[in-house]
Amino acid sequence: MSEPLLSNGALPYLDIVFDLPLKDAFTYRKDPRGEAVPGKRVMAPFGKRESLGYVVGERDAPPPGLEAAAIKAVRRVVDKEPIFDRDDIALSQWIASYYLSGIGEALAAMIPSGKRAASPSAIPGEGEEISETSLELSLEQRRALEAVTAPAPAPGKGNLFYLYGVTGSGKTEVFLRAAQYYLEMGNAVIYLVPEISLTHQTAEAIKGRFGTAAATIHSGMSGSARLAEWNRIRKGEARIVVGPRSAVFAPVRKLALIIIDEEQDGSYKSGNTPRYHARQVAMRRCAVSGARLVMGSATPSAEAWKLIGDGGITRLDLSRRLAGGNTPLITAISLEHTEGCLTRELREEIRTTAAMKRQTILFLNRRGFAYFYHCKNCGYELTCKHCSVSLTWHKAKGKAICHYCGYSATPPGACPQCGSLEAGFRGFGTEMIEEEVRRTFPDLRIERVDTDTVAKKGSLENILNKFREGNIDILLGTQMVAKGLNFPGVRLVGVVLADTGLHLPDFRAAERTFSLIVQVAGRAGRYFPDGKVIVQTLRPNDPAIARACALEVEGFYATELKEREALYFPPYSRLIRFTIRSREERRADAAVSRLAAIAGPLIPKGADALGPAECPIGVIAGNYRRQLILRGNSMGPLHAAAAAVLSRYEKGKDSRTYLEVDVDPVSLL
DNA sequence: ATGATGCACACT
DNA sequence: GTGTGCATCATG
Repeated sequence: MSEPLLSNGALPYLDIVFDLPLKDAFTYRKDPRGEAVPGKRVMAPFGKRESLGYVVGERDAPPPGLEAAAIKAVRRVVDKEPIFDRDDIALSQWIASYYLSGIGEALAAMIPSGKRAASPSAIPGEGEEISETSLELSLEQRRALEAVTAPAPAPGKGNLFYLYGVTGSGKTEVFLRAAQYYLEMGNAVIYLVPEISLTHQTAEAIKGRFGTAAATIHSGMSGSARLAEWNRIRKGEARIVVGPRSAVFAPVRKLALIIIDEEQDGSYKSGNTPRYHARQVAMRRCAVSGARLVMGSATPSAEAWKLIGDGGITRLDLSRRLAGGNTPLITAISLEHTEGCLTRELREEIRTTAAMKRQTILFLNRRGFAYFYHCKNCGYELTCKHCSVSLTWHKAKGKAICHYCGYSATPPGACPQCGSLEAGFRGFGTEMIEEEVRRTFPDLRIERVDTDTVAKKGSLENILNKFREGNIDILLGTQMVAKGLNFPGVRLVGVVLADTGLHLPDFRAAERTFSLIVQVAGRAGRYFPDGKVIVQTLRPNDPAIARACALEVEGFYATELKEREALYFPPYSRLIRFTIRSREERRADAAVSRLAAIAGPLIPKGADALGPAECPIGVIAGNYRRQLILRGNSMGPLHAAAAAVLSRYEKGKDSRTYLEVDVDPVSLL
């Protein structure tokens, strides 16, 4: 970032924060050599033990009410040079106050090592083609590039842009040209991509284009590799950084541009404390530094769409597919009268495609063989012992498995409740489709890709390579095959059941279903004008599905936003969600009641509370879950109320219940 | 988060 | 009287 932190050697005390959910900093005495300065990590005695702390400030006297004698000295200075500068520390303070976390927790999230949840590995292989030669830009692309690189009319004004366009319309090329423009001016660029799938391939392409000026930090890298990249960035050796949400913290200097590809993607929201949204953090960084933010997608989030409509974001259209690609023909087909999971239409198209020596991708967002065990006689359902969700039958393993906690059971032959034999698994998952597809097309080469089949390292890469080389006819899988993959040989994309997720008790269900279909459809017809998409559904008339198949993007957003407004949900309101977790149901109930009682009188004017209630998934892994959602029309007062609720709740809370706070939650399950 | 403290109820 | 469980509190 900008200038390094200056230390005043005359100041004898330090403010230090720890990676803990605490609001305040602690005061320590400097080490004798005075090497502990703001921005460095230190080991300091904290309570009974020594812990890693982050120096965030200096002071000439102990804080009021604290005896100088009670102050301990820093034990050891970890870093030779500061790893955070003033802007980083200011950003961490902003994150802590916005997302209601500790400052130390925010700082910990900003650096590559430390505690970090391992995430699924990146998908190697095909991405948007990024050519190294300079192609001629289309008129729309040139206009977009000019808008993004034009000098701002006023500082801080008009620095948000949205490249709105279908897959294959050349968004990536505009992103790269804009990046190149700022790099040539000696500035730095951050390029964000969704967590899975895109990081690796985009990074490779950008390395090909920008050489050693490019750096990546992604989840597949080892701790030391990440650290090495981090240091290259910090030293200014790398000035374009590609990565998932955490890359928004990349310690670049002279930041001029942040790019967010596939802006609607849910992985931009962190699942751990602090639960930040990379888009929000990017907007903050841009507001502070004067950098520009350019997002892009064919299906913007409802939040972004509204901001575009309100004029807060400048929309730049890329309406045409380049290189002769056509809009694929998308057909919605009712599954209602079909035995099994393949309609006649889909079977015929698969056959036609194979006869043309071309390839098919079948997509279903659901693992396993069948979906749930259900008794036709008494309505009994086989659910997980530890979670309130149905178990999924995995035929290969001979077990019914919980997708939340991994619990498995042998399914009963007859209904355990009424003894009826009219009980069994209904619905279908990828595993069952695989079986049906193999039975229907015994002569075709079929591979399945989901978290069950790619558990072994490298197997995903192998399968995708085989597919690209044309040695697989049908690739069948979950989300993993939906995003970021482009294979020249594909003619047909089949969505086996588009309804999955549509009935979820979440106000974003329609938005996600719509976006998924449009994104999947983008996989077909990318290289050939005769690409086909078949969307199988139980509800062909559902607006989200019908509009996705008709590619009526504007129409979908218009009705969706109207609905959100009527129901007072985001983007027409803001939410802060409190989730209580406990092994014991009565403790969870008691805690959420207490939370609601505290919140009641603090709810600002014009705001309301949803709940207290059981979470839509009431139990996960043996933890009972309850929630309270604060909802209001502006974040300011809501936020102040939430902070007050939190501090009152923390005093005298039950130590065996856990509270999670989620500002701007993306999922309400 | 984590560990220390202090208090309640139980029991050799 | 000492020992376990758990709520409460402070950490500089």
